[in-house]
Amino acid sequence: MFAPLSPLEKNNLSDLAYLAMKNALLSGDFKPGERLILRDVAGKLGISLTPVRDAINHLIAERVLDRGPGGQKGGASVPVLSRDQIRQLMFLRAELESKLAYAAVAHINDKDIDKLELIVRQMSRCIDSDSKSKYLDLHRSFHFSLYEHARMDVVLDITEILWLRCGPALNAVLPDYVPNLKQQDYHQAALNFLKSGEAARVSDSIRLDITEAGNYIDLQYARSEAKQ
Amino acid sequence: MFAPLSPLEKNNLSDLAYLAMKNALLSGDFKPGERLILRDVAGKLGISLTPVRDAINHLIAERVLDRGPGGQKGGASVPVLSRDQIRQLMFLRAELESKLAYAAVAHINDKDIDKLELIVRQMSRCIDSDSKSKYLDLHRSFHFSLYEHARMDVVLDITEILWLRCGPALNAVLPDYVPNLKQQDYHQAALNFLKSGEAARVSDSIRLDITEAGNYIDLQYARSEAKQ
DNA sequence: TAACGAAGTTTGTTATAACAAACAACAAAT
DNA sequence: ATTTGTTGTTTGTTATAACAAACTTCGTTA
Repeated sequence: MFAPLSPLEKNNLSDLAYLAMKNALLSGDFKPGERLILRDVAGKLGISLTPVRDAINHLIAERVLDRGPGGQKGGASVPVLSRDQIRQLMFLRAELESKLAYAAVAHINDKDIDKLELIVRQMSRCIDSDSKSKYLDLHRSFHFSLYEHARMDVVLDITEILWLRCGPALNAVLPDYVPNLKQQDYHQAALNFLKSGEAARVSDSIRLDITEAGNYIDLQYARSEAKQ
Repeated sequence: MFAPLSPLEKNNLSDLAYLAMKNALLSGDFKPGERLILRDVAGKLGISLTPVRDAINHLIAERVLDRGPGGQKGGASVPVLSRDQIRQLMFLRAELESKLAYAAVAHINDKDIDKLELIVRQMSRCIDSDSKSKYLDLHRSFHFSLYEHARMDVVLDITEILWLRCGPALNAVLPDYVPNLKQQDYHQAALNFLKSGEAARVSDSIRLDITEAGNYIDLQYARSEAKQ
């Protein structure tokens, strides 16, 4: 369902394993702090250690996964992000994605805008029917369907990795945040400005969408810190 | 107690191979477009395929290396960056590093500033004596010695990868650019503002340093495009 | 001469086995 | 009872061999 870029058909198991784990991460199947055992994953996927090891190393290189606890045996785990790390990731997202949004305006056409409008409508429906998992999918789809048109492959690439890194942490908190969006929907705003070609305002809407979510998460962190 | 502190020695061959190739890349031992053969590298390093494959995959994941030509057999190669890709990389560098510089001002102390001043003096000496390779080393050292103090591990991490990605392309053009710096030294400027604690101006100096270099490279690209 | 195709070679991929480091469990000793 | 040592298990790492896809070479044919 979500395939922003599929230039090459991945017929090798390493890439397939990578994609499988990537999806699992974005869907929240892995919890922060969880440890990943090579032979477990290999068994579940029905393949040998080698491609699984490749996939995990790939994710470690992208900083999507951590290397095991410390100087210990090694192994990989889903990172537990600090409050400050989340702040940095959200700052980066705000900078890059506002730029992507701005650049996209110059190249997007009416048909693509229609597609985005459809997504926004579906998102709104998801909020009403409270199907949060589906909402997250659509949310991701909206952002990248927009950024696609920016023609900035390097920035887009890094943005995808930032989403991956935020994924587990976001999925833990964001569902509670979604209802808030009913009142102030920055996606709808971005869409409107997109129609009138106001690049700067599209860019600002996207930036706000991200910084607001960032503030919400930061607040959650502040609360859980205060508890202890 | 013989070795009171032995931080983290990478005793696995994969990491060693990775470091070796990283250094080779930063030293310009690999030329853009060059293809890398697993068995060749493995033979040169005297190890088996597996850790070499790990190292190359690591670099591919960081986008420091490319996957082979296309849908072909696979394999890795040193990327030939397009003009637009360089532009994007330099844009990213400007955004992230200006932020790092700004944040560093709040935490840096006089002793660290002295260290930076020494580096700047050495850089100036290198320009006079025309030792360009040494200059590039010091240049890198200056930037990261400053960014270190920003306490933004996530941003710093990505910045390092950006430098790696630019590396081969920069090393090809930048030596000719260095003499220009005699007239307008943004490093010296950053240092001066650092002493007076003017964070915004330190940040701007760093940004200018990067955008100016970016403009110079872009011009080189424009020229070589015009030639054909 | 150009083009086609078959055999041989190169090269990345995958599975597997041997290995070593780390952890866990338990027994022995002070 | 706490510590220490030993043994067994778990788990990532590395080398190796079998494999498949793609590239090369070269000879044959039109």
